Amino acid sequence: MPRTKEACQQIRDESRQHILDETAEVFANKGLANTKISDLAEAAGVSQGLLYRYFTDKDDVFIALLERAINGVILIAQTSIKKKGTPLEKLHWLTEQILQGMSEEPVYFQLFSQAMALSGRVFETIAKLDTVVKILRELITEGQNVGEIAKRDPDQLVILYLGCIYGLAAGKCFSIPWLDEHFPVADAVLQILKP
Amino acid sequence: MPRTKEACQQIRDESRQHILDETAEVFANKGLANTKISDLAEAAGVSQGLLYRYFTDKDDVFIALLERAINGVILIAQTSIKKKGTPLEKLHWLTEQILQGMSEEPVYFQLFSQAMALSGRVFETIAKLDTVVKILRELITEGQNVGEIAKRDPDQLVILYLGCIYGLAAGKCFSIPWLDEHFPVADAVLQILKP
Amino acid sequence: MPRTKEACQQIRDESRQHILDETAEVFANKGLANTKISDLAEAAGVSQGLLYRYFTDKDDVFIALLERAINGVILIAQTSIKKKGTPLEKLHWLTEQILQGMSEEPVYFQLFSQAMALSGRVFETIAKLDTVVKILRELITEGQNVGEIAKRDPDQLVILYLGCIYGLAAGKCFSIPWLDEHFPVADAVLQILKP
Amino acid sequence: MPRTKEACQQIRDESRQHILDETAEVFANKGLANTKISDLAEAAGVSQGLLYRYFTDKDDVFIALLERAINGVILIAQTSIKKKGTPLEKLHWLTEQILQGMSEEPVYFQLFSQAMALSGRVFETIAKLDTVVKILRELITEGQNVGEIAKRDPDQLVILYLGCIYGLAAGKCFSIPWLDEHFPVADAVLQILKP
DNA sequence: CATGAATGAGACTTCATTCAT
DNA sequence: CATGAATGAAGTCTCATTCAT
Repeated sequence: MPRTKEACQQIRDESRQHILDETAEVFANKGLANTKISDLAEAAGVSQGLLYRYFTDKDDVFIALLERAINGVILIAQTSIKKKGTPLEKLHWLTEQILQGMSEEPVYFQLFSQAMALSGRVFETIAKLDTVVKILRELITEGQNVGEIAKRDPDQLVILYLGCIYGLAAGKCFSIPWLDEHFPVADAVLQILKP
Repeated sequence: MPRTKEACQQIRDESRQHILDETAEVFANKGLANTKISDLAEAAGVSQGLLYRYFTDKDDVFIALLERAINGVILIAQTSIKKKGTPLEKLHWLTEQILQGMSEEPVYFQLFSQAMALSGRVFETIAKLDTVVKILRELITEGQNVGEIAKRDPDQLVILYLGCIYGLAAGKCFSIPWLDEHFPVADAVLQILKP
Repeated sequence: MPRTKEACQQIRDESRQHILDETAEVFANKGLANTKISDLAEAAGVSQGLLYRYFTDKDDVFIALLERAINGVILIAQTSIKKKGTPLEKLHWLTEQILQGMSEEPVYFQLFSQAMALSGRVFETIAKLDTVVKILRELITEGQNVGEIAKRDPDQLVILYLGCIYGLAAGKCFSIPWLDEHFPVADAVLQILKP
Repeated sequence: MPRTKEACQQIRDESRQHILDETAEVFANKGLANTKISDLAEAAGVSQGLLYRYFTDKDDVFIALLERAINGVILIAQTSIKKKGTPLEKLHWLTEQILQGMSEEPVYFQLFSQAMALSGRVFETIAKLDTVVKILRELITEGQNVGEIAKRDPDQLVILYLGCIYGLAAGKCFSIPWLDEHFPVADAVLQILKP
C-alpha cells in the first residue's frame, strides 16, 4: 500500500530541511565556489541525484541557505522594535543578538560573505534585507529625535552600521587567531551611532 | 646587439604589470571563481599561453593583485604615522585616504572581498596586513594615552575599525543604488574610536 | 472470496492496454529518445514503479506499441485479400485503409518512423511485417498476371510501394503546414504499380 | 613565433570538416540518440573537449551534417533544371542522381531519417528543403503543361514523390537483406508522376 | 617570446531502475 | 498491487593547462 499524500509531503519537507541543515557548514568552510555537489551530497548523507530532486543546482541550495540566514536577521530586527525601551536600547538588543549569533552560529553569517560569488540571482535575494534596512533607518531616526543618536544622515549611519556588522561577520571567515578573544561587544559597535 | 639582461627583465616586468592593470577589473566584476583564464587573457590582450609565462595559475594573478592592494593600504598606513598632528588626526588622514581610494578605485578594495574564495594561500597573503594592524594598534594606544580615544581593549578597536572598513568596501561589490550618495565620511567612521 | 486467476489476469491485461492507449501519443510527439519513463507514467496516470510491473523497460513499451501498429497493418492486409474484386481493386482497398488510418490515427504510423532509434530488438519486431510483404508480393504478382500491374520485378514494386507508404507516414511527423490538404489519395499512390 | 591568422583559420576549418567527415557514419549507424559525444570524438580521433570548440553540442554536429546532406540534394535539384530536355527528362536525371547517391553514399540519406529525433531545431533546418520543393513543383507543373505528367494537384505529386524518396532512403537504415538487389530504379519511381 | 589548438581530468546533470512503505 | 523517494551509473560539458608551431 502506498504512502499517503501527506506522508510523502512530510518526507519531502524533512529531507529538504535536512539537506539544508547539514550543508550550511560545508559552504561556510569551503566557500561557494570550492564546494562541489558531491561535497553537499556527502555532508547530507544522500546521493547526488537526490539533491537535484530538491534543488535545481548548487546555487539553489546556497540561496535557500542564504534566505534562512536573512530570515533570521529579519526576525531579530522585527522583534527588536517590539522591545520596551528607547530606540537606542532597542538597537542595543538588536546588536547583541546579532553578535551573539555570530559567535554561536557563525556559519550562517559566513554565508553572507560568500554571496557575492553568486552569478546574478544575488541581488534579488539580498534585496530581502530591505526590511532590515527600513527598521534600522526608523530606529535611528527615532533615536535622533530623542537625542540619543548623532544627527547625521540616517542612511549614512545605516550603511556604517551594516558595513560594520558585515565586516565583523566576514572576519569570522578568515580564521584569525586573536579575533575571538577581542571580538567587539554591542556597546563598542553602537559607539558608531553616538552623538 | 642582444638585449641586456636588465632590458629583458624590464620588458618582463612591464608585461606583468600590464596584465595586472587590465585584469583587476575583471576579477572585481565577475568574482574570482567566475573569472576564467580566457577572460583574463582577453582583458589583457594576450594569449592564454602567455599568461602562464608570467603567472603560474589563476590564483597567482589574483594574489599578485591582492598584494598590490595590500601594499597600497600599507603605504597609506606607513605614511599616516609620519604626518604631523595627534594620533587621532593621523587616523583621520588614514581613514580619509582609504575612503577616497574606495570611491576612486573601488576595484582593488573589492578584491579583498573575493579573497576568501582562495583555497589555502589566502592566509599568508592577508597576513601581510599585519603591518597595518600594528600601526593601527599603535596609533590607537597613543590616542588613548592622550585621551582622544576610548579606553577600550585596543585590539577590539582595531577589529572594529578594520571590520568597518572591510564592510564598507564589500558594500561596493553589491551594486546598491543609494549606497554611493550616502557613503560614510571619515568623521563618521572614526566615531567608533571616540571616548 | 479471492479473485480468480482469470479475473486477476484480466485486470492486468486491462491495465496494460490502458497504459499503451495513453502512451502512444507521447512517443509520437516527443520521439522515442526524448520520452522519459516519467512522461509515460504521467501520461498513463500511474506511478513510475507500476510501469515496471507491466513492462520491463521503456523500449518494451515502445515495442508493444509498435506491435499494435504492425498488427493493425497486418489485419488490413489480410482482410484485403478476402475482398471481392481484382488484385488491383484489393490493393486499392488496402491502400485506402492505410491512408485513412494515417489521417485518422496518425500516432501509430508515426511510431514506425521512430523505430530505427531502437537499439537492436527492432529487427525481430519489424520482421513481423513479412506477412504484409508476402501479401503485397502475391497481390502484385496476381495483378501482373491479369495485366493490371506493370511487369517489373515484384520485389522492386513492393519496396517502392512500402517506401512510399512509409515516407508518407513519416511526413506526418514533421508538422508541415500544407501537407494535410494535399495529402495523396489511394489512386495517386497506386499509379506506382500501373503498367 | 605564432601561427598567422590565416593558418589558424585554416586549421580550424579543416578540423571542423574533418570532424564532420568522420562523424557522419557514426550517426547513420547508431542513430542520433544512441550516439554519444565520446563516440563522435573517437571516430574523429580528437578529444571530447575539442568537439566543443567546433560545435556547441551533439545536435549541433548532427545539424551541420544534415545541412551538408540537404545542400547536396539542393545542388542536384538546381543542376537538374539546367539540364537539356523535357521536364520529365530533368526529373529523370534528378531521380537517378538521388538513387545513385543513396546507393553510393547512403550515410547522408540515412541522416534524414534520424532528423525527427531532434528536439526542436529540426524544422528550421529541414525548412531549407523548400528550395527543392519549389523546383520539383515547377518541373511537375511544366511537365503537366506538355502532357508528360498526370494532371493532378502538383503539391500532391510533390508530396508523393518526396515521400517515396524519403521512404526508400529510410529503408537503407533497416538492413533488410533483399533490399539492395531489388532497389527501385528511376523509371519505376517516376511512374508515380505518369499520366 | 607568443599563439591558440588540443587535451583530459573533473565537475555537473539526467534518468532508468530499485525498494521501503 | 501501488507509490514516489532514493540511488548511481552514464553521459554531458567546462576549463585550466600543455605544446606544436
